[in-house]
Amino acid sequence: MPRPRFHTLPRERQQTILHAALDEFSAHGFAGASLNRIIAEAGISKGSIYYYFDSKEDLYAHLLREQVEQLIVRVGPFSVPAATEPDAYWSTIENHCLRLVRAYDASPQLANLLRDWMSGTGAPAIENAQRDAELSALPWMTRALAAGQSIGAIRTDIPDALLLAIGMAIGRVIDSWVIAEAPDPREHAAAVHTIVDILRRAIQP
Amino acid sequence: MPRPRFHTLPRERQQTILHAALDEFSAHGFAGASLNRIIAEAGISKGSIYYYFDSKEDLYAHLLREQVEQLIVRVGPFSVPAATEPDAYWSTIENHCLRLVRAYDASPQLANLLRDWMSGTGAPAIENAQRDAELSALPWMTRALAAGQSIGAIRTDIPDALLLAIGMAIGRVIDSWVIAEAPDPREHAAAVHTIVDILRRAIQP
Amino acid sequence: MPRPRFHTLPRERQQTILHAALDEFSAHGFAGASLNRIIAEAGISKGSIYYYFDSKEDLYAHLLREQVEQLIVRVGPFSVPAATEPDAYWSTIENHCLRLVRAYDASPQLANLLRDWMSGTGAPAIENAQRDAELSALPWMTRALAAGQSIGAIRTDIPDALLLAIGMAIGRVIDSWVIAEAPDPREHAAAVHTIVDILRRAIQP
Amino acid sequence: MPRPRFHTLPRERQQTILHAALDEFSAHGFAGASLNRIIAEAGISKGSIYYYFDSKEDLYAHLLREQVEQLIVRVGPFSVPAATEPDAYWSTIENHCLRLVRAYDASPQLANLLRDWMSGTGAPAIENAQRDAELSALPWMTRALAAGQSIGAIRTDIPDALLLAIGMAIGRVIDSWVIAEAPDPREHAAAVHTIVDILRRAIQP
DNA sequence: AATGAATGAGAGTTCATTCAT
DNA sequence: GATGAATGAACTCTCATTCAT
Repeated sequence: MPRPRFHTLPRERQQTILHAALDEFSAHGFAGASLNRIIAEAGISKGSIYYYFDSKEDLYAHLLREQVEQLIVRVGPFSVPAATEPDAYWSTIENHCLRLVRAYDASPQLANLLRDWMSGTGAPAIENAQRDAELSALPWMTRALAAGQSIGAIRTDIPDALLLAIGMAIGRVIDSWVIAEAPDPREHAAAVHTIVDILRRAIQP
Repeated sequence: MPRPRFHTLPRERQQTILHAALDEFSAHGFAGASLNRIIAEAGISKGSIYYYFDSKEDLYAHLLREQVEQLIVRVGPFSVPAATEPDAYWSTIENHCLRLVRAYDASPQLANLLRDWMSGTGAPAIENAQRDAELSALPWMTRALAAGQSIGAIRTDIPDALLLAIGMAIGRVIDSWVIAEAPDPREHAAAVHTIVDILRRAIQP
Repeated sequence: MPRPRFHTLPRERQQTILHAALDEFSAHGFAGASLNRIIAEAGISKGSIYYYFDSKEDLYAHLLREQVEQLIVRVGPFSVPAATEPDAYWSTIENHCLRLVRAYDASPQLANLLRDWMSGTGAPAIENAQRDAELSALPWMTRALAAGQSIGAIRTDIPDALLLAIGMAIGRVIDSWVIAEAPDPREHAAAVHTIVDILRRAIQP
Repeated sequence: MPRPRFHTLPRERQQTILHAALDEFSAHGFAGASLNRIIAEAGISKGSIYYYFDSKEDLYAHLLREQVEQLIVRVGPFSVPAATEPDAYWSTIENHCLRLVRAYDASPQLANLLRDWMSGTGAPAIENAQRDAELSALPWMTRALAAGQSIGAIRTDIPDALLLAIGMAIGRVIDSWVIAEAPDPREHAAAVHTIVDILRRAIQP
């Protein structure tokens, strides 16, 4: 966790630092990243980064949390559609996925960061950070899942954890495949539609 | 590629080295791995590892290739069942997935290694190694996919690349979820059955 | 070029480091020199030398430049004597050569360094450093040459480059032979006189 | 000194090895040269080089001696011209210098090797080799010098050692300047003539 | 006579971290 | 509050050399 001092910085300064860190961590992964390069790009002193963060790991953990939060904000809150029937539900899901794709498309670094994070090969000390970030993303998915089940859009005969895992896996397919195979943003909608339809077949009752 | 000398070593010695490398790379990823630790664990000298391999990257690449190959061998060759109808096909797939799970279960390091491999955040220098390993794994999946389509077990209206991506994503769910949630090997079969059924719903015609 | 930090060090510390580097480079040449030995003799840490200089090459280049500059300072600025006739000119030259001899005599390492520098068998990477140092020494010689020609003390019918080459060659004879054959400083003057007279015969009109 | 075994090799094999060594030593100097690269280029085994030579230094020393000998052979024996007057003498000298230039021109590596050798920054252990090589070149020059003096072509009022030093210095000018500034072999003769004339002025009575 | 496997020492370089100012 | 000088450990990699075969 960053020391409280960090949050008292002008927001601009914070962003400069986090942006440099995002660039570096997403490009080289946690282990391959260099604090030296981060501070060089951010234009701050060696001492400063240690004045704001306990360690490299701490910086990474904070960056991760912050990026996941931002992503969730960008994707928007999940709201059960007024129409309480499956078609409308899946339409909402599709909409969220499309926003997700656009967020990833706008910041490939974020996608890299998350992929590195999920590889799980980091120092044991950052696992806590990883779990934290994961937990902050889960509630949103959990709520979406419960809503889908309550209106009969999603099957209820298999464990939630499995449904979530599948949801996240397909989510990763969305960001990797859609962006790789349909780089033109105008094709995003169609590609997402296809994949969400697949997801729907997979986990509808 | 390892120098030919490596292959002339007693098989035991080769295994000792590769085992040490697998431990290290799977625990820390490519960037975080330390050659010093590898040679210490393998009980060989600093010069030796460079006598067998050109570089850290070379060692990693060879390890990756070798592990993927072994995995494929362990999972077994894909053969279209005599009965050429979907149920038999999916049964075969399920069978392969179960073997996959058991292979992963037997060597969690392998799972870590492959996850690091797929995170893709490594130095640009190891991308060749990654691509190579990927290519050695793809044919197997491609053949399985084509067979499924030819007997009407898999839909043909969406691109192969997408089907493969989904197949691999579900595959990852199998190794992460099954092992996490059903650590008792006796439950593996049931869990795999559930997930393969989900996969079937997702991509059958 | 050394990082600016180096120049903010106490002059004494700078000298300690450069002295150690001079010892090492002059004794073993660029390729044979060991940074480990340099830092050991200078009594600084391994990290420090890289905090001050970009690389071994950078340290060598800076040392070379600095030594050449110091040498030029010690030899003194070249000034055309008031009396604009050859005898006075050659007398001035002789005077400079004598100072050169004394500088070399005071620091044999400098002579070694310069000899290694001129051998030019270094890695292609240090050629820039060598060229730089050369350029910083040339203007002095060029000015001296032009002055000699303008008052008729030096022939003008052969290319300047050749005259300079001969001048430098004789210069090297001065430092190697005078020091080797006339180690007693009191004999320096006579020896230099002899050699400058030879040089005069060689390149006067 | 190479072990006697080396000389029992087929001359061709000897040449292959020495040629590879010449390439490497002339390109990187003694300290920077790599035995590994030498044996790789020569296509011999690691053990062989140590079967023929005691050490890296031993190989270097032998190469040096051999090259100097070859050079002297190529330049040809010094013979006092029948006509015993200065013009004929200097003409002979000029002729030898021209042959020297051509030898250097034919093998720039030789020039590099000798320059590295003369830099004197090698390990103390190779100094003996250096001295040996120097001694094997000296007799030739000494004889030439004595001949010149006996017929009044060279002054006798300064020490022989100094005359020799100047001769060698001018010799170096010949190989460095002539080759650098007059790369066209057809210009060699004129350039050499100019420089030998300068030498003549410098050391004739 | 000849090989090449094997090695430890050491190379240059980068690292995350500390701490006096 | 913020800096940047300083460091030692660790890094990947190359070296000349030895020796069993």
